[in-house]
Amino acid sequence: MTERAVAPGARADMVRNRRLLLAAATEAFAERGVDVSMGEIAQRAGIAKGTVFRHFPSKNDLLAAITLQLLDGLVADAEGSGTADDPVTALRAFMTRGVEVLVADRAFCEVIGRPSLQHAEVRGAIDRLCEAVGVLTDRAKAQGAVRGDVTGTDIVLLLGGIHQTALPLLEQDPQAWRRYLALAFDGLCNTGAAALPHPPPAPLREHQVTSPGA
Amino acid sequence: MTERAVAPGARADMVRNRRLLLAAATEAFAERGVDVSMGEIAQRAGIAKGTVFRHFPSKNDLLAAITLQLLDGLVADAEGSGTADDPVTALRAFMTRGVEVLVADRAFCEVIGRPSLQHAEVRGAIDRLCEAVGVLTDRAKAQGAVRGDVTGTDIVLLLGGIHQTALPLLEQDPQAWRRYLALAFDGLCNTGAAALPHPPPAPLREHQVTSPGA
Amino acid sequence: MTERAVAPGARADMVRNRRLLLAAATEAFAERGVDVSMGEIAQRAGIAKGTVFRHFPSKNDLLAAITLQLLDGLVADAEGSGTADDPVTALRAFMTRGVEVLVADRAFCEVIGRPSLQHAEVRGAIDRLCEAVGVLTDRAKAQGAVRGDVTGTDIVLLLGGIHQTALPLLEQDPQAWRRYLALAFDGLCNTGAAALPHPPPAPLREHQVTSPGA
Amino acid sequence: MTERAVAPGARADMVRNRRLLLAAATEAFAERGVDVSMGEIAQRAGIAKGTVFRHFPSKNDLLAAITLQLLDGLVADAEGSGTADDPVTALRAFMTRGVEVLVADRAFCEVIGRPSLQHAEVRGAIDRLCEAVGVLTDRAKAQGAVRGDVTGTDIVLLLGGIHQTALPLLEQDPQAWRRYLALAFDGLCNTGAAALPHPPPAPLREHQVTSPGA
DNA sequence: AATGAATGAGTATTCATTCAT
DNA sequence: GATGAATGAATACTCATTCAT
Repeated sequence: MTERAVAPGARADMVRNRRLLLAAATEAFAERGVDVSMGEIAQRAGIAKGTVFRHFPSKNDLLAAITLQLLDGLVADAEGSGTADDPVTALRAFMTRGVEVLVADRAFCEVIGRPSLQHAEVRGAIDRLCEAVGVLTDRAKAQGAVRGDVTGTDIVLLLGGIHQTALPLLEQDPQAWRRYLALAFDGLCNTGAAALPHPPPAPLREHQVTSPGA
Repeated sequence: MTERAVAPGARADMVRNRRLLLAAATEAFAERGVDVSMGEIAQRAGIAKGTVFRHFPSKNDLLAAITLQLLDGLVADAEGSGTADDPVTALRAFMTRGVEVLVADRAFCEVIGRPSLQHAEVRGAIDRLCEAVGVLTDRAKAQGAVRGDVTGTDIVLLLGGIHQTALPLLEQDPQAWRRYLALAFDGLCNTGAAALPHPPPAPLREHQVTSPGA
Repeated sequence: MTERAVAPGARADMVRNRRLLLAAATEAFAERGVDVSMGEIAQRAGIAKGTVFRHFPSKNDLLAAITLQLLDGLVADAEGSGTADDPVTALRAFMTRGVEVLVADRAFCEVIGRPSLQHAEVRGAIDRLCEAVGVLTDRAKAQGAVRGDVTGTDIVLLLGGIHQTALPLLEQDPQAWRRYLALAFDGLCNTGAAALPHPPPAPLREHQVTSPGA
Repeated sequence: MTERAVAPGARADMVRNRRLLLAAATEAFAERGVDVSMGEIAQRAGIAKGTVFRHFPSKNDLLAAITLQLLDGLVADAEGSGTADDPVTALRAFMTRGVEVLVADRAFCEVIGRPSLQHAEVRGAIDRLCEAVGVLTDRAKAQGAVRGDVTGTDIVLLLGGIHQTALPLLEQDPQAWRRYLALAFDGLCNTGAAALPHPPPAPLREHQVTSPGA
């Protein structure tokens, strides 16, 4: 109510610009990675360079906002999948959606891979994602359909790995990731295999020397 | 023999410079990725910037040369492993070595992931690698230890994927890739799983719209 | 009275805003010099940037207004000092007050030193100041306590010079200007010295090629 | 010999460019202060922007180099003046030369006044200057021609003050500083005046809270 | 063949000022 | 009249690449 009554003009334009900006940035970063210049993003959005910096005071802030968008979407997906009937189907559906998102976004992996680009917010969102996925995973494990020694963090990390596996094929076969998702999933479901030779990952943090405990 | 055939004076210097340059560039790219500047590489090599450009007319050429080096090393590994006794052990050993190499080299994945950075030569080397690994794979498949629907190209692509999976953990747990290698390997060995839902990749090519069929 | 004559609603707000703005700008310019941004001044004043520009159409106008404020204060000081008993004491007191003001205000000297920043109004105020100080000076000269060949303009200029002398010491010794004020004053009182080798300054004007004569 | 024999070409061009650059920068900074852009300096010098940064990796470095040039010149002047017969004449000559240099250079005072612009080298040169001038001053004091409570640092600071005093007159009367130099000098020579009310300055340092000792 | 100086397009970011609401 | 979003020119600095010596 307050918002609809007050300042429908300037506010509306700003919201529109912000939307244009986020759309342009999302697209540009997705297509060409974190190295697109702020200038080009402004051009794509059809707004002035200064306006970009008014909305996001630094390039990292813009990157963080877009990365957060994606991560939050995935968190919602993971939490939404939780209510589905079959845990294994739910997990598979989430992973499918997750890789789909990554495949469409070059910058995402770059941000995830470079701690220097990360905001605390981004790391927080990653933690939330790992937790939400952990719930999904635990349910599938409880059913005995997924090996017992994988964690939510493993699954989240695998999304990036699956994407990377198919990346060199992206142009010649944009759906190739489905092959590697299936392969990875078969690894997860290989309940007869020996225990994994390396301990599960601690929560993803920027600088953490050793993961205590066995 | 090759070296003794040409003038020993100036040529010897050039060969030495090339060696210094390649060593410095390999190290620099490995540590900090494709964004290291040519200037820093020249400095690390102890030669002048102009000399770098005499040996490699562009940064991409230098990157290609180094990538080739790595790829050729992997080809040799793959071919060498071929003579080992147990095919599955040989395959696993090759993959271990392969991921090890990637983990130690930030630039490698960046180059593989960006078609714009690739030379025809690089793609050639990738093809050779895929073939050599194909031999390894076929032998393991023949033994029934590895599922029948994976190819050498799959294996090569998986190396990058496994590396990427562990990348966000690199600082806090540099050996984490071993976990994901094991997981991927268990997927490969899951001979009871359903057939993969997507056809095997065609040879890796830069711009190839779609491989019809299937 | 002046304020009550006009519409009390919107106008009152404007007057209040102007007061806030001038206070904030005075403080900001004093602390950090002419390079503070209009944005920061608006923030400090708690008003919008657009409002700042409504009151002062350019940064130079704002600077001029503030400089005027200061100059008018000094004029009042000079005129007030005129009624004190001892002319020499009065002159010294005025100079002390003048340097004190400058020391507390980084922007003031910057404006005085850059003709490009000056408005006609500012120059007018400077002229008035020089005149008022001229009266003080003449009285001291009449007493024979101050050498006969200095003018009010000389005194005004000396304020800036004394400030500048102590400026490099500002952090380590904020009162150092007192030393140089005393030294300068001793020069003024050195009635036994030879006549100054250069004629007294004409009124300060922005672009005035040369004053012929001498 | 070594220099004349080796590389007379490239070196010569570089030296020429450096000379052009320093000349352009000196002139530009002198005329318009520290706010001239590196781009304009490059243009004035007739060289590319990148070349400016090759010679001086940052604007502060360039400013420091130019400031050092000036300071070293003054140190040489001060030391050269030491051999003149009459100490008072020598001191006056040095001060005349000093103010002359400052009058011709707007940036100099800005650099001296803003510790943030100063390199350690610059502060070192200032110290050397104060020392050299201290020798001159002591000789004049020994003769009884200059009051006993002024130091070399005082004299150096006065140069900036005298310049600032005359600065508003610069356009209409470029020689006005001679008037204020004479006035200041008469203050220095006023051996009959009371002792200065504030202790002499400690060596000029960036952050130094109190000057110990009485 | 080696050098390293010169080039100039490109980058993120700031800021006075304008203008739609 | 107040707001604050949009603008776009400007700034310091970087870097792959070229070229004179």
